[in-house]
Amino acid sequence: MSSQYTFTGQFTFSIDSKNRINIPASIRKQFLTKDKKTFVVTRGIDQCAWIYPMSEWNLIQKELNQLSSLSKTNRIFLRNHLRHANILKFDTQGRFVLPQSLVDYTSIDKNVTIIGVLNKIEIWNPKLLQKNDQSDEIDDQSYEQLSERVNI
Amino acid sequence: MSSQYTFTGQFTFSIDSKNRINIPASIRKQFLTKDKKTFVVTRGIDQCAWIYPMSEWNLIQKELNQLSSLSKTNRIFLRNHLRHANILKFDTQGRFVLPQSLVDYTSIDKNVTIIGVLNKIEIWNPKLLQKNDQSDEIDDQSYEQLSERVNI
DNA sequence: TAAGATAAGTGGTTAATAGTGGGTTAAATT
DNA sequence: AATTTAACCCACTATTAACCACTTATCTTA
Repeated sequence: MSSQYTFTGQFTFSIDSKNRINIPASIRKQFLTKDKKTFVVTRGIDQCAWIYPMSEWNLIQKELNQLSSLSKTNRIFLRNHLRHANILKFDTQGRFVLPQSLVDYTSIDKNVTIIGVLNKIEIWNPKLLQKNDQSDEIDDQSYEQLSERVNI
Repeated sequence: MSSQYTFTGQFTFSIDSKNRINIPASIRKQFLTKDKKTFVVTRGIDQCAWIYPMSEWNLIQKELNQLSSLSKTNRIFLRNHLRHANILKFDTQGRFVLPQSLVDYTSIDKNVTIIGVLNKIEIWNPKLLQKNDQSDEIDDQSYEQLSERVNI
């Protein structure tokens, strides 16, 4: 079963003294009723946090469940992937609190940039995102490889 | 029948003078009523303790039953897995006492890090976990192999 | 286009819950 | 019977979650 979400757009909001972050109303409205405001925040592969609606996360978990813990590689992979995953809810104002460990990991201090990326939402420190923009340009060869798989 | 539990997240608590460890409320709440606060603590394969809700442990035992004791590997594996398994309960505050043999095995002294890993909960000495983090990085080849099985 | 109404984003306060420490009683072991 | 061990109870503190209020932005309608 494939993703039911197609988040897009970019927004810059603030994080308050209690680590609360507001999710843009336009993104929040896209959450399906079955996900009843529940979602998972975890470490992104880059220096950002990833948010998955609960049903999306369940798809990922189903795959992880196939891995036996008798394999060392599997154990390490599972541990490091799951330990940073937090199941959260929006408060009545549509905010959530970003766990301290992720505040540290993302180096978020005052402002946050929120990006919709298909089935997930990314949370960035605006400065890091900008730096990433410049240094992590995709080279031509990689674009060639991509073109074989994605038709846009 | 597959797992009914999907623990995630990481928490750092303390162990007291009576070897009592508090399980995070958010994890405790996930225990199904059929498991009536009963669970099994045993040796992890790494230098940590594993906690399974009772019904999960029953599934594992069923699998272990498939292993013939004619194989030496099987005999050793079964012995080490089962001899350190303790059936325990939470106290009224949501804590349990970690058996001395597991305190020794995990080298836990003052603080403990608790990690949710799908169908089990891991109990670590924070320092050992950190060391594990650094030394047991997954190499690229293993990631490649994983990518053939898990799509995330 | 201006004015009012509605919704969105932000900040702080209060109430409830979670984590921790210790003491007392009951049970078990020697 | 004495000592140890485990279960149970109570209390304090810190953290978290629910609640309320205000400002700014957006949308509606005259």
